[in-house]
Amino acid sequence: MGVIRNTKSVQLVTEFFNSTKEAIGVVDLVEKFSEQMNKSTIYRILDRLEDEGKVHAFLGVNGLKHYAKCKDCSHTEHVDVHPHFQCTSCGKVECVSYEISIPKLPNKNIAQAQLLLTGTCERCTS
Amino acid sequence: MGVIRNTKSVQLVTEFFNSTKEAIGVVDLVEKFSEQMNKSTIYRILDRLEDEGKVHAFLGVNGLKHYAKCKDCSHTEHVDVHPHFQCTSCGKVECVSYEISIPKLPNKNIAQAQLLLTGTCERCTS
DNA sequence: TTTTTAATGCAACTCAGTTGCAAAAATAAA
DNA sequence: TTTATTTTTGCAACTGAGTTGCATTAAAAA
Repeated sequence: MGVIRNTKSVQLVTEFFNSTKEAIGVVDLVEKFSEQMNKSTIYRILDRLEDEGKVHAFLGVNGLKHYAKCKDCSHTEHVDVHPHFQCTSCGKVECVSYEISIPKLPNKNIAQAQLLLTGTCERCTS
Repeated sequence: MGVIRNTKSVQLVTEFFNSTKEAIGVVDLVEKFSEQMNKSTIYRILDRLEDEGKVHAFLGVNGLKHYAKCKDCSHTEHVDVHPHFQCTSCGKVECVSYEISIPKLPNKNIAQAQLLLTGTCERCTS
């Protein structure tokens, strides 16, 4: 497993994630960088960044893949235990700093919990 | 909005959901009934049953649509506040009877919470 | 500067889910 | 029951997210 190469495309994507705390859907990212790089390239870069723990992935309400770099990321290995919030009005998606309490289920071994909260964000809640 | 018609296909799908407490992915359901009915028919029947509150829908770990009929269903209007569990070993998916505690977020209005638990089920946890 | 290895672009593909439309089956009306 | 009305179905074609093989290009190592 070689080190991730510092290509122009990798720099662009990395810079983007450093510039925002919000999460972004891959589709939007592909659109955003459509002039700069290929769709496949984005998917592959995101895979690599996730492997490295630089960003973390999760699914939005529609089942679309989203990525974000939050302060939990790059704690050596990212364990995704925080919820995500998606605004049904403006579409904004973000990580929520809140530790999920994982319910104990008899005779089951729960390894992971994914909590997705939907509603209206501060801007859209008038 | 007319009443849902009692066709052969609707009966089959309904009977299936009455026969199990487990959830099932649409893809699996399409496969299961591939001899009896068309893919589109299944998708449309599930839409209707969901509208009627007879079953409820949610997304599995892979983002694939799943349906289940649990005791919460058909309480007039189904509010999906219970978590779902997906076994990473045998693939079984089921509803979990456990009320999610929805975190309050400052200035946000949270309308819904979707919690997906993954791990190993009683049978696969040796 | 050359060699090695990883990353990219592209086009073609997979697979879940959707849609338009004509034909068939339910229900309602007569 | 028979006819008229409305919903449902099958089919085939489509959409859109995500993947893949492969030749070319660009990084990093030698």
